[in-house]
Amino acid sequence: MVSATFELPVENTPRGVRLPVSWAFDLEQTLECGQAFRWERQPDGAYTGVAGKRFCRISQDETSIFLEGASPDDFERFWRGYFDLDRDYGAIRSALCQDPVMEKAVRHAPGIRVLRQEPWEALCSFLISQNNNIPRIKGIIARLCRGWGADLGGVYAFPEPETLARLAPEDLSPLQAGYRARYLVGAAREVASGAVDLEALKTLPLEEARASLRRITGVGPKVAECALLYGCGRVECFPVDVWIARAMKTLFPDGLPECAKPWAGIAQQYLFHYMRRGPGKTQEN
DNA sequence: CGCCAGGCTTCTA
DNA sequence: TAGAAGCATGGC
Repeated sequence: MVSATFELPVENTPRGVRLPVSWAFDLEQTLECGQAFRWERQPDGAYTGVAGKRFCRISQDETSIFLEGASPDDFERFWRGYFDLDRDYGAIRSALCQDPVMEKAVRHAPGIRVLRQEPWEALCSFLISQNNNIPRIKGIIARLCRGWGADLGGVYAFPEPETLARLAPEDLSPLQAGYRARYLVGAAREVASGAVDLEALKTLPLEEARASLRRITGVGPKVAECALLYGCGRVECFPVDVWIARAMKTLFPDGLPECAKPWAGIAQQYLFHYMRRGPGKTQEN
């Protein structure tokens, strides 16, 4: 087993925090690979968005990634974890590339990182994602934040579970989320009441964590796996959607290679991108 | 217009 | 217990 942690050097400046990018980290690949839905590409190529109740503008050039407006405190308390910067993606990529098919997928977007999002936002995002397309998922989430999230000064936090728990599903009709609205309210009530402890899912044995999430109506195997992977840092979780099902049938009929299993969720992200945007695919979304 | 979308619940045999 | 229908809505 490869060691997959290391110390990332960062440079604090008065205007924000700068990260060297000799390590695998491509902003566009990471923020537009379908794992997070609140980052918007600006005309100059930078990304703006809100995570963890913090607004940030992030840009990348040849040598660095710059988190504009992030204080050293913000960085240490949130962004370092959000971008999973203490995980050695170089080592993980090397491990994945022991399999020639995985190598092809990795090579296609080697700068993807799996974000460590907040569990509640990840759970809601992927409840909304079911039988849905990415542009519409983004729209629904934007309306959800604008309508029920805290005003951070023209941008909006993701709504608290307590806020949504007080609503009736019909109150969410402006979301145009369809049948998913009642899933959101139901999930909010389970979380707000303490029946589902999202923080505990980070350390609970996986099967117990899955079972806990699936108490929530609308959470099946795929959404549970997404909440655990993207929201709880459980990188061994492996969400299977239509694209990954296709990938498994065509690329790995005998199952995922052993070298990918400790980081199945990260492998999954490379495969998801590869299947959607890979060779032979036309542009979509 | 018809098919599909980072699926799940519910109904049916 | 497996398989199919129904689901809200809109992107393409």
